[in-house]
Amino acid sequence: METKKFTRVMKALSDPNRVTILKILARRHLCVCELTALLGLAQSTVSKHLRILEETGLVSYEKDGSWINYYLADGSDSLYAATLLGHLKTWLEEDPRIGKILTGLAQVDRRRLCPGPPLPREPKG
Amino acid sequence: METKKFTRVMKALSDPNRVTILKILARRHLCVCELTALLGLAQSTVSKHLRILEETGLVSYEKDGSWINYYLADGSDSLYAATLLGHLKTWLEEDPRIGKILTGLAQVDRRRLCPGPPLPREPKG
DNA sequence: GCACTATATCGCCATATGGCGATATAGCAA
DNA sequence: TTGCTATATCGCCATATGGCGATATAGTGC
Repeated sequence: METKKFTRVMKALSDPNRVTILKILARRHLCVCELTALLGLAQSTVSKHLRILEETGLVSYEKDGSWINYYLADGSDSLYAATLLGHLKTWLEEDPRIGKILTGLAQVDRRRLCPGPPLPREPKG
Repeated sequence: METKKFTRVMKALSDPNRVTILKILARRHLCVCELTALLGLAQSTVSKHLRILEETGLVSYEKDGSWINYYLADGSDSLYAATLLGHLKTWLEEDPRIGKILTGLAQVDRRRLCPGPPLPREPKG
């Protein structure tokens, strides 16, 4: 049923936080903890959103050690996802809420937020 | 907030029955009772869907006596609505469920379904 | 006015959704 | 293995959504 695929993409795009995630990922690839910090949501909530975006072909991910980097999908999975991702390149560029979050993007650093597996500890002292 | 406008359009498009209504109205303008018959839903349900589509700039309506004809909006209210309506001209043309409903479109006749205000009664006999 | 019809709105119910904290899973380092 | 961290999943709750029947509203014709 084609309609099902279409409506699922639309539903994925009907939540402001999920749209915000897409606008963030358009700037750069981020791990979950970075997205969590930027959005101010619980980690479990962000994870749930990412799963929905991934299932609808809007984002993909790549494991990098114990991090998982998310990024915008190339659209090969879904014409609908690809088309809307294309529009989102220009849409919502002026939205104040998203703009404010994107401002924080430069300062977000996973090594500070979630330094990964036990850091090679600074030699003590 | 731009995002709100965008997500509302997406949400409006995230229900299969609403999408079906748009695909029907792309073929011709219909009154509520015709849509109700085609969709097999309660009249109150169809009315609710139409309100959502209208509020998001996807459809417009025009009173015609006691009927209300609905049709696809021209898109001047919303870039998002206009763009998606454009895509829907070609998307979902192959969907079997919608196709089946569109088949019934030729037979739908408001004079049979909802003949309007008391018909100028056939001269009895 | 009255009778009738088309549509909109209201009240309710079952289910879906988005949020959270708690817990399970997976990966890295030692 | 053990210990720590990043992410995913689970269970729960409050709210939103889509469905319906009942009722209110608006329009026509007499």
